[in-house]
Amino acid sequence: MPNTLDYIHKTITSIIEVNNDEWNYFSGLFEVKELKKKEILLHADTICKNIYFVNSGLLRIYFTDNNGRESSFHFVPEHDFATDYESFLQQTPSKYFIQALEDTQVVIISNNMVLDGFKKLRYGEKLGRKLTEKYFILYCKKIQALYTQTPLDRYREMNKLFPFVLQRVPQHYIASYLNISSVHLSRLKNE
Amino acid sequence: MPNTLDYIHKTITSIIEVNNDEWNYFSGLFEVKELKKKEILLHADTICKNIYFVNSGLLRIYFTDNNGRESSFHFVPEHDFATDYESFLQQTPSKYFIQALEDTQVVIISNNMVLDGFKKLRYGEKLGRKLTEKYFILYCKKIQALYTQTPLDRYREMNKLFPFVLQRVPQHYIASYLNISSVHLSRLKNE
DNA sequence: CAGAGGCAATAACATTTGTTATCAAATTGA
DNA sequence: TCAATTTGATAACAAATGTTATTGCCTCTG
Repeated sequence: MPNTLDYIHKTITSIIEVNNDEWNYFSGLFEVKELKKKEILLHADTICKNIYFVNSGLLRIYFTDNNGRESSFHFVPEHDFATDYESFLQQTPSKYFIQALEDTQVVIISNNMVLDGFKKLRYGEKLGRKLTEKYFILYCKKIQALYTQTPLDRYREMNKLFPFVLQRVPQHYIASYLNISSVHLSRLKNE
Repeated sequence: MPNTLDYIHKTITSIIEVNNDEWNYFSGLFEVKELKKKEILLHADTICKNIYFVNSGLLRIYFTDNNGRESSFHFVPEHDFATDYESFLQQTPSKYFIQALEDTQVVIISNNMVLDGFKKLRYGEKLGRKLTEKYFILYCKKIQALYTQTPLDRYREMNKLFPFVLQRVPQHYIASYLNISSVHLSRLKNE
């Protein structure tokens, strides 16, 4: 029978090898959380204590500037991980919010589980490294894009990278992700 | 007597503890390289095989877009480390150039030395982690700045963070670091 | 020391992008 | 279902930023 942890198991084992003993130990430790649309999963100025695996739904990671304006940093659809890795790694207050854009079910991987995983999974360190690299590369690409691409370029790129986002996310969030106003995005689309 | 490795020793031991045996082993492995002004230390599309410690002088890390325009990514003055960590970690082709803006002396830390350091230094892993975190945080801040700050804000911030840069770097490099044209930077300064 | 090239300031103009306001359509929630 | 809210498009205008060209100064190099 399909269960709540099928997808996270599938995702993890696509990165590292996990045997039955290992999985049996860890699968008992996961917690599951249901979020209503618009609910906040992580609040800025609090420490990000978990990594979240999205079972279903959609999350948005964003931050606010001094004037309270939001910038969408990342969108996380089902079957992917979400966290503020900077805050999580250092256990320092986060600058980000994580919010559900749809009713969302997440699997919670606590900091303790991660540390435990480094010890008890044969390839735990590798999993950690892979996730870190994934984040690092995400950041690298983002900086490059902001420097070298026009908003229109970034919009097109985003269509390729996250086709799901355009269908499911209000346009002003997409505009803030591209770092332009929603009026401007609307104009760009007419080209 | 002062020698070439004094500063790198000082810098490393400010991050982790290194005893005499450890240092004696590693200090023999460093290589030193002299660069003339404008010389290229790392070329885009090649693999970044080393971490460089700047003994004296000044490096600029930059990349080019499709039209051949340069964006300055980072400036590295004496007594700090320079590398393309993305390329170095994964041993994949770099997107960056590293160039000397002044006559510069660097100490070369090869990939092999780094791997060796992880094993033979008691706190080698910690040193690696700290450097990774430093880069990660640098990237985080850069993204936040690009999203939430105006060019003028970024200029002021940069004055605080890298006071040395403004004195020693041609203004059009600073403009490209701020992601604006040199004409615009010139205008901003008159405020 | 002299010429060449690089650099910064400036002006004039063009383009991009933001802001505000308005309206209609779609969505939501009681 | 219906009112309230959200959303996306559009127009008109304002502000930010880029481009090109010019000038004078400085620096380097032979």
